[in-house]
Amino acid sequence: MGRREPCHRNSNHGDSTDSRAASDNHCRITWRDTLTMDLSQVELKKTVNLPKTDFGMKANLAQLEPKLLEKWRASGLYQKIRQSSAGRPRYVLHDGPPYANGNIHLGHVFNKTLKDFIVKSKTMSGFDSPYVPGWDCHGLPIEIKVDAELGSKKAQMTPAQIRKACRAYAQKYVDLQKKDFMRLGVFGDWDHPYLTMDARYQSVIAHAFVDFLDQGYVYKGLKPVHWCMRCRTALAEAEVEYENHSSPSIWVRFPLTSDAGALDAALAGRNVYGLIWTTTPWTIPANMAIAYHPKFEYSAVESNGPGSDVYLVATDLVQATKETCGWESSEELARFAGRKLEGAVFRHPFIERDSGGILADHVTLEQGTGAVHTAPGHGQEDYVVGVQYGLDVYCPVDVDGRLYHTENAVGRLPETLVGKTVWEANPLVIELLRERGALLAEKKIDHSYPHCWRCHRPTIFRGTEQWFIGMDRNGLREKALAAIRRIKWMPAWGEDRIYNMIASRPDWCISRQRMWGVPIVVFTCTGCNRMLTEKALLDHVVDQFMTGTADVWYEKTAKELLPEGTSCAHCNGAEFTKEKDILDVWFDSGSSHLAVLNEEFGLEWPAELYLEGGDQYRGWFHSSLLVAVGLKGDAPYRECATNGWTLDGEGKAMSKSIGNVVEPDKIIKQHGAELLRLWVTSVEFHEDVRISDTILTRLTEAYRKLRNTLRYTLGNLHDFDPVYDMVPAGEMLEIDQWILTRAGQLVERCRAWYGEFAFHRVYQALYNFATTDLSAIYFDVLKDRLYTAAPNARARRSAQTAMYRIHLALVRLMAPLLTFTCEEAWQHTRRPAGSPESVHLTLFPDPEELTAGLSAEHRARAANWEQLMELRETVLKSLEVARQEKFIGAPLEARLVLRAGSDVAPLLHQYGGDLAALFIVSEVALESQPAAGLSVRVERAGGVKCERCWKYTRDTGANPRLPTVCQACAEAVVEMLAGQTA
RNA sequence: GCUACCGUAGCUCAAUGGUAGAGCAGCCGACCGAUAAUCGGCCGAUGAAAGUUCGACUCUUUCCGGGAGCACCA
Repeated sequence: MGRREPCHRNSNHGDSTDSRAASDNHCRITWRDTLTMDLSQVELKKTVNLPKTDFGMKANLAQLEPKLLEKWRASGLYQKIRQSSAGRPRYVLHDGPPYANGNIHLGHVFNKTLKDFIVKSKTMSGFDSPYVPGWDCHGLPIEIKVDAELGSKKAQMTPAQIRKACRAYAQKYVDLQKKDFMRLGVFGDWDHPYLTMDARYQSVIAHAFVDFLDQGYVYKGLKPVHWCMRCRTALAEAEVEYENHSSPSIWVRFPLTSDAGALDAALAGRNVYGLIWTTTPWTIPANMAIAYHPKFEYSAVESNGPGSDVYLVATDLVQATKETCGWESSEELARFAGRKLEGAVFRHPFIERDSGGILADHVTLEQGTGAVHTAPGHGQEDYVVGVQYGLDVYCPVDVDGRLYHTENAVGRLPETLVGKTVWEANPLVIELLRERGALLAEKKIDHSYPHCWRCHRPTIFRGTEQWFIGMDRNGLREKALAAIRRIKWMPAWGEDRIYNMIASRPDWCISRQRMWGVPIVVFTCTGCNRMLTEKALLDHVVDQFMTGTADVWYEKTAKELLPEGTSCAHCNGAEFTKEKDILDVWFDSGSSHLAVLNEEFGLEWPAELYLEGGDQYRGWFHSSLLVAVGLKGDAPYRECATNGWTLDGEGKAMSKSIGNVVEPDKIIKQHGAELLRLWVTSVEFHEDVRISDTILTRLTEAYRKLRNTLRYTLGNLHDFDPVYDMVPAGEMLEIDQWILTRAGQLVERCRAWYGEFAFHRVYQALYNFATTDLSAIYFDVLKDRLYTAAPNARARRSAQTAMYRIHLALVRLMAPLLTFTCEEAWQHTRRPAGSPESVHLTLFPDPEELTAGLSAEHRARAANWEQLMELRETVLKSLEVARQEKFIGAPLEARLVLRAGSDVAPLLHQYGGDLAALFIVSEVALESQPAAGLSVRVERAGGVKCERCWKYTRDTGANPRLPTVCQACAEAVVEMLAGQTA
């Protein structure tokens, strides 16, 4: 490393700040001048090497970020990252598709930013980590919105036209959301995202269904749904509005036909009845069971004195029932837990059918008798418990809400009811019950009841045919549970959560009576009413989706869709009808691993990681798992992580009605996306997280600190060229070696935390390092050396070398988090030759980069400095006392006299020469007289204050040509002036 | 109602069952060569109550508060 010519050599390291201006001030002075000139005329202030950089203190992120985004786009940065990562080990985070409806909210920001942290940190850890974003485009919410937009026009439109309108609507929001996601600085293949409505994706979905069907998972069954008999349609939960409604409520008795003595000896030989209460008399014909709560207590009571009829009523409701039914007495003959009634047999009051005693947890004691009339064809809970007990989903009500004789019914519907609507049937049923002596009481009741959102008529629950995937077919449930055990869940409780869900969930109802989605590809033979389910035929149809989208199902006839000459295997008929239902949207998004983790996207199955909000245990994690286990035999992800909910500052959920919604757009406009990223960085993301003005203010300050840290290193490196100025680590000052070992530890810890996705720990560590290790200690101590030593002095170059290493490490270590700021800093950094144009093309620093060149002995000496730092705290406290007493102002006004015990005295003596600098005082004296621990005496510094370095020295004025300056400064100034012309 | 989750200082985070630590904020001060910066000092907490234990932020139970999913109002 030779002598150089700072004035004339140009930097060839990119567009980094130059730098030479501070020196330029002196370029006009010649060497000859320094020998003769009156040095007292030199402006001393200009001989101080202050930091200098174009990297602004103010970020102006709102303006800067769009510029960087455009630069990245124009330079094809994402593609460059792909190229430079090619061949490295793969790490694929598969994106869960947000729903293409509405603007993005903070929850989206949270999730997408976390994904970006993972992808970027994996990339910088040496993985090839592509990111293909996607959107969920089908489904009811979009269809409803489009319905509303179309209004009355919809009636004249074909299904294919309506679907086109839905597609346009979804595309609009895909584009909108895409813009917002990109604005966050999330890197990904935004030009080629996956959409569930893509022709190719739709064909994957339909093929997946056909495969499920072909492998025997799928069956058609009955399930009660909300039904509007005026609109003659099933309604989704979102299409139901609850309004007040007046219903007849009735108390009905069912004679016990099984052995009463088995319940309790006291009941042997008595006339015992089950007693139910209902507000829907028309469902009595469909009664299949009476449900009791297993844990409630039930009483068998005599209603009218000794020897009269006995009723089984929940003990807590005996009194109320007695009053309602007008009983004269309620003598309790026996009392037992509800679980004893399981298996009891009752007789339907007017149909030739038994009604069994069953147990159900949904039974309550709020109203009625504690015994619930159970009609699986007419109620959700009745259905669920009915499935458990193997009850028929009996629904003798047609699409118009009229009762009719169904096939294979047990017991015959009374003819008086047949053909009547359920509302007409209510009084008739009541009359029938009264005739049979089964009606004990009747009362009007006003309650909230589901109504159709369109016609506002009351709806009913009606058992309808739906398509299901059987959880216990082919061992689907068992295989899914086994797969769950093999996945790494983060946090760990996720495993139990989804395990319990899968273990207890009912069969998957995959059909929807809707238009905007992927059709269930099945045909029915009009001749014999049998279904056409042959895989080869259905595949032929689905293949047409690949080019024409699933719209072809609606645009073509069955004949056009099916291969020519297709005929029914049973009746040889050639006429078929198309299935009308579409698939559940969860089946669509649950198939994303099939549609995306393939050659088309350059990805492999399965993914390494899924990361979504906790709601997705019931959603995408769940459906993806079932589709994958069903068709591929294993889970589509090896690891599964959850992020929490975003709440307001009080920990309350955000809602429009409360008005506590925090809009990401507003924050971005005000503070920049970087601040949102920093917020995501700062919190423990597995838990619910808060955001508020207080939090944003804190983060703004933290951001400034981190930014200023980079600014300060850049500013002090303005005249440092690593090629010429680097000091070998082994020759550096010990405190410089110390900070490098600290930085090395920081890098090591942060990299481990990145590996665990513990971004908040990275943040805390970085922030603490910046505030404490650097700003409060190292930089503060360094100022004297950096500012007052001659620019090329060995001690100053030593400090700059440490700063340079640290700067290069920090800017890369933070790049996944502060994506914009680090890129900006990278452009201002005098980078090593051959380093990439973008910080996002670099790898994380290695701890060894910080400490390279330090021997074990050097590192051991760094430990001495840890001790010295502890002593420094004690010293600072003493200085503070002196300051409070107005004895000193600036610490340089002080002279310290230290006395120490035998534990630290050797250390103090060893580093005696470094202590004044470390404590930033003018002089430190050590007294040999021992003291307990460390005793600090603060005195006024002796000597005269040097105008340049502000230290009090005894040699100030020693150089007559520079009378206001200490000897060291005088030498530095002369060297500087001389250096300009060498 | 059911299932799992969360609760440490004003804020964000730490603490193998073993003395509850940071940073920021706040308050007081210093500096005026990182200046819409920088430095120092001080103040401050385990949601509540029982229990297990020599010892509990940590384990158990109950309660309170918060959020999530599911189900439901016959």
